[in-house]
Amino acid sequence: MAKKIDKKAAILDAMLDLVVKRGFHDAPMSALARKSGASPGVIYHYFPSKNDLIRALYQRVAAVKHRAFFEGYSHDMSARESLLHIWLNAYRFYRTHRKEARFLDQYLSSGYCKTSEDEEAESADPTVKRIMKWMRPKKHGGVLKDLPPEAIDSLTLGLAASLAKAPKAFSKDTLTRIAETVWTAIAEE
Amino acid sequence: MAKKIDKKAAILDAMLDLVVKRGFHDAPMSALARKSGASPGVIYHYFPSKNDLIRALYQRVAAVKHRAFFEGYSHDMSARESLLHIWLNAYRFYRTHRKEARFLDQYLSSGYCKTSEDEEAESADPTVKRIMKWMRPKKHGGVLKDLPPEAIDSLTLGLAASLAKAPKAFSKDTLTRIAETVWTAIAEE
DNA sequence: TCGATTAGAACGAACGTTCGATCTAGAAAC
DNA sequence: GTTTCTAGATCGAACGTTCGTTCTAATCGA
Repeated sequence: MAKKIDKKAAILDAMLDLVVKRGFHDAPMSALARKSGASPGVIYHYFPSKNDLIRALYQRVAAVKHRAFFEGYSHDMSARESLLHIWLNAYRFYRTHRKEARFLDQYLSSGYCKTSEDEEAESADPTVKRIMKWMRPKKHGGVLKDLPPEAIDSLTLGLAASLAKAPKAFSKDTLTRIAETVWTAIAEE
Repeated sequence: MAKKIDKKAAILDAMLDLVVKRGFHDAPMSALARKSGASPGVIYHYFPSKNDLIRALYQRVAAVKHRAFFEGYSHDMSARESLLHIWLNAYRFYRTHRKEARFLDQYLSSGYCKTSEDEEAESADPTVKRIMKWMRPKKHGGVLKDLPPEAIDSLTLGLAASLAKAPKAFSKDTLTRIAETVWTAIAEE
């Protein structure tokens, strides 16, 4: 049983490496077999096809990301506290999971698989729902300026992802300062 | 001569469509030949390899983008005016060139080709140089808050790109308001 | 007629996938 | 305790397909 899980994980790990190092267009099953130490046959024992494998990898990565974003979050935080907390979590995740970050970038822009279902699953999460109640313009019951949701997203999580790509890590002080700048830019009042 | 250019352009157009619709991993030369109306032989008459073709496409797209960003820009604009102007240009470009935007996303995150040379060529442009003198923290001679360059980029052009991906277009008023919000967020004073 | 341009058949290599053989570990039977 | 059975895990050669690319012969414009 342990063997089973290990091999499956090893295959996904190897595919993550492969996609990050060589790109979707150059990640053949032969290389995956070599890298993961699993024969082609065994890969197809665990995954019905290459597409399913990559989608499974995406789901694993997305789950890790989701957990990381909400780590330490509690429901009694104010909207401002929530945003600052999750924003720092996001930066930390992208910073400590650079391979995963690069994979997500590539997966989401490649159209490799449909993403609509994935997004629906994400937004069905009760914690996400709760936060989304605040993260919208004041006139819709939230606490933010009247900005389009894409702007909110880009100014917060998009910024965290961009900062994480910088060669050097930023200090917690710098990050907090940036997060507060962002908060004042998007919050009403 | 006109024929020659037309055919070459038709090939690049078809590849753009193909990559946007099916992704880098599923854009074979056979499909390109069908779509562009050029036989494989002709394609290899104009481009030495698939890699070169895609890189040529990237350069064409990047050039269009560069031109669009600086359209109407003049050297006597203030830093604030420059940013607002270029920001609106960027939004308009991403909005009216959605295929190109999707291609750039994919190309840049796929690691299909080395991008270092391309970036160097970009930053060698005298107009870009001039603007970059202003777009940096005050303590380095610019007019901005002390934010990392990645933050500046994400908060300005990254935001424009994100907004352009929204299903509906935003009015010029809304956009100007957003641009001004961004300016106050990143400018010193 | 001659060089440039083109179409499309053809190439070897590499692709994703399949398949029968083999191995392994633990349950069942005695 | 030993043997038998079995279901899943594993392997790697092989399959048919499709890939990127090349080649040859036909066509075109001068």
